[in-house]
Amino acid sequence: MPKVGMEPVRRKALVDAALRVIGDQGTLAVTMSDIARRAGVSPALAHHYFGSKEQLLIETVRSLLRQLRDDTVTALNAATAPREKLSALIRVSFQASQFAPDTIAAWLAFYSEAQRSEDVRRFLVVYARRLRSNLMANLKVLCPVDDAERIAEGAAAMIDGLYIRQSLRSAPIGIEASIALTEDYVTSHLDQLHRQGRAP
Amino acid sequence: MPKVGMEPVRRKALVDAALRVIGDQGTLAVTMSDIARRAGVSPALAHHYFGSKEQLLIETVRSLLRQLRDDTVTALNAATAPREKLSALIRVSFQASQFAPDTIAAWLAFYSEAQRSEDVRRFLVVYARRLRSNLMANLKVLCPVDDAERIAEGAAAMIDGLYIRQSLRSAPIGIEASIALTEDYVTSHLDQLHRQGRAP
DNA sequence: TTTTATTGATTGATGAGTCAATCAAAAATA
DNA sequence: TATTTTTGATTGACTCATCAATCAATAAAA
Repeated sequence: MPKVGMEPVRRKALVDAALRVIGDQGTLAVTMSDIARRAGVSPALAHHYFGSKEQLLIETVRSLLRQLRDDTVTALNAATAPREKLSALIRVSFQASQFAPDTIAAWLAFYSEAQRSEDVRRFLVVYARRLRSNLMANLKVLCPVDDAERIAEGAAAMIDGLYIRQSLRSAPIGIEASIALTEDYVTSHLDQLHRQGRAP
Repeated sequence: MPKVGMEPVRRKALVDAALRVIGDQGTLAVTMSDIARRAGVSPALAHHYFGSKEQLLIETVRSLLRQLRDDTVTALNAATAPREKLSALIRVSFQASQFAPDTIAAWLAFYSEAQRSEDVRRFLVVYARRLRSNLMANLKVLCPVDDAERIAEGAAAMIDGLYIRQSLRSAPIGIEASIALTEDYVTSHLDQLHRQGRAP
């Protein structure tokens, strides 16, 4: 079986498996064996490629983040006007891939882990900053900066909040409703500023 | 030292210790030893009183929830008009005790745990429902039910979202700003309905 | 023959849960 | 009151299981 060039294949399989297992169990207290089994290889191989569990976990957050960034870039490119870009940002956050129970559970687990691992925390901060700055960039052209800051903060919070609530699988508000709620938030605040003559 | 009547004292001390240790480490992967040490007793004693780690953890969520409920009841009683009660609900959510880093980290850890433990999940669902229903009760008298539902959902999401963002200790928007943001959300949506003639 | 992929077996650490023993207060009895 | 018995509080020592990490061995490719 030893075919050459397996490394990238195995790395990806292991990271994917980690994501799924973490999603399942909702915790980072998963074992290397669990992950390896799901990936269809021996635990020893997981260590061979990643060196340690910590490292494999880091790689897993990173992949989650990369996925989100790629989706974001694509969505942003498809839109032109600032208001459209805002919608695109919202939509991406709730995209099917991000809204899958496994993915949500994994994000949550990492948020919790961030308390302990400075590395994990750094990655999540990057995510938070990126979302915020993307929102800001487009809001800024639609209203004064300080208002933009508030709206960005609020929208980001709402997005995160809808996520966490989704993880409980209660009051199961779906993708479309989540998008509508966030859109509504942005629209109504922008309108309000407009009426007050503080925005174009 | 064996003084009689220690049971309630020890139980409370252990639950408090669990909360603090979980807050510290941001994970439920804490050991009974950690908790017992923080409470100043032997690990064996923790088992003696709670039977298992799971049970101690359950007791800990429960205490968190009880605290929140008591605060809510108090705040709600202090307010009279519906709009005031809404403000009270928002304020309670961000009260110092709830917004303490330890407490936030603990909530997060439990959210993550909910994926695995049906018991923990049940408690968190209770929290989510309670917040929602409290908001609804007061919104209903200020606007049509279906609008009330949307606003309640949005406000609840925003509250949860501000929490989770707080846990990262980045873009650290403080208590007052969090309250203002949520208030703003409610006010502006209520106003909007009012202008449209769909609310008194 | 050297390199890459892969695993079974093993090690060392850690942690949950058990248990028997200890100590002191309270209750019962003389 | 003095003494014995019972009960609650508490722990040290132990067991058993699990898990991350290591390593030597095997097998295929180059």
